[in-house]
Amino acid sequence: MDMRVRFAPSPTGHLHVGNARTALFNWLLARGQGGTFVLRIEDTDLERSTKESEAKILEDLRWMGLEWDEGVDAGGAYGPYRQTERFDIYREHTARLLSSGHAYLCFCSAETLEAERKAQLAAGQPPRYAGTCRALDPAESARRHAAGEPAVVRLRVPANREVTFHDLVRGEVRFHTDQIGDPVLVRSDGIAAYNYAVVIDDQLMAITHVIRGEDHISNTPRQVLVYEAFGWTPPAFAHLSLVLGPDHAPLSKRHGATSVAEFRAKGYLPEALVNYLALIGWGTGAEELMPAMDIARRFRLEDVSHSAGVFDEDKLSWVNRHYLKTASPARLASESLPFLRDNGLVTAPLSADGHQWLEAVLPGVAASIDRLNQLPERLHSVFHFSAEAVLADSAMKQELLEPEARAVVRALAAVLDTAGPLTDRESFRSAAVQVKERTSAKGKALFHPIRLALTGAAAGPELDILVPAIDRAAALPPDAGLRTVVFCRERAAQVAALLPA
RNA sequence: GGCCCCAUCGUCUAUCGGUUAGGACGGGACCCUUUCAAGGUCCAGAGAGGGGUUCGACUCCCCUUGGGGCUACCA
Repeated sequence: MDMRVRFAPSPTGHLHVGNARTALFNWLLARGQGGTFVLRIEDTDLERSTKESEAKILEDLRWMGLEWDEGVDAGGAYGPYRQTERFDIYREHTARLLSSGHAYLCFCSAETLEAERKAQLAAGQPPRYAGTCRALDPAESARRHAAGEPAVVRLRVPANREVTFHDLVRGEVRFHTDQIGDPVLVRSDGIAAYNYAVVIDDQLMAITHVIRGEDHISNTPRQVLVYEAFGWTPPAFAHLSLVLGPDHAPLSKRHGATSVAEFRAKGYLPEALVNYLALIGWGTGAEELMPAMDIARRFRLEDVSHSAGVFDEDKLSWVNRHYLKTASPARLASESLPFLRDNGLVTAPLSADGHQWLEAVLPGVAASIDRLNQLPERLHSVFHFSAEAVLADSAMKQELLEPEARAVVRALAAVLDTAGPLTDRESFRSAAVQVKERTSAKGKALFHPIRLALTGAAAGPELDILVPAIDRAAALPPDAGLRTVVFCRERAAQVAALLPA
């Protein structure tokens, strides 16, 4: 039988990286084994579920490249794929369970249940449903319910039995039914509860492997019991360890970014996030940087770590740098655009010339940043320059006031004026050589600090890249879409003009 | 409290009874570079504790400790 896996998020917020990793592992398995990846929306919590969240989750999954073969938005033969659209299905199944006696109606109020729980806790007993309504006559129960008395449907959990299931990452896991109180299958509002709906959905959607977070491990025996009540064979299970913050507490907002959307907004490339997420709990022991499809080919559930993993943003940055360095210029330009726009460095629309300029500059700069949101700062000196500001820096001013320095600046201004646009490293170097030929030995030594002054950056992209980038940008037509950039030669002239003769 | 899961460098991991316990991120040093990075070379850094099993345990078993999860008419 073909492998069918699923990712079943609740649309109650953004896609968390922990859940994204669960989705990824499902996707990896499906892609690696030629299986089918199903996306189901678990929106039975009417209070918290929203269409907006659902749309965002779908968007985040698509951004990561985790395309699903079947499910919401994609269709398929096992729909509908939203639980709120499957209420009729659940109702039919509930009738079956009720008539077979595997489930029963419970009329206990929330208040009495709460009181019971408190009493049990106070007595040092494990809090569990006492089974008050277990022995009610089904016909009588049905009549009461029909008369309008609110009730929930509970699963009749067999007493004194062992429930075991095989976990693909952990091996045999066993629970005793004495530990499990009869779980609510259908709430009093008639809506199927999680532990019930998942089972019916996974069964009807022919899911062969349920891969989900470790937090579901204790729910699994309840679900296995539901499978049994229906006479179904449970699928294979695999419970993934959780993703933790640096303090080993489950990753949460106080650790900083936790959602896929936030990492995207910070300028991490999707392939970097995907590659990194796969590295939490899985690895080859050697190579770590590889595209998702290569991971899929090597991925095996048996190799997945049993223990929780700490999310390490430093390592994510390293992975991201790698993909930034290997991205094509065109890709870099299109990925960078939103960040440049946010800072007003680029004003829509960007012309072909502007695009070309970005593609020429970005590869050099991208090699020295961790994330795209660092780009504006890194490029700051290309877009902004003030001769006054340079001279306001006392250390810088002192150097520029050296007699030889003035000669260098003027020589530079002169050379740049006649050199034509500097388009690359080489054209800049030849200009530099010309300047040095015109100055003294002392002047040569001062050339470097002067370059720093002109680019306005002690730290920044490599100067040989930066200077031509500035110069070249000046040659762009005004409609290029890039915010004003000052000529490198203009800068030299401006500084020279401000220097006393 | 009860039940369940987990335990190798700070972090992610390799090892599937016999290794100087390997790699990666991060850290440090040096090299390269007339700048920041990047890159290269090198260094420091780990089997939670205690019992077993075995000729031999990081590896298998038990206990302790520690972390996490579940114990809802939330998923």
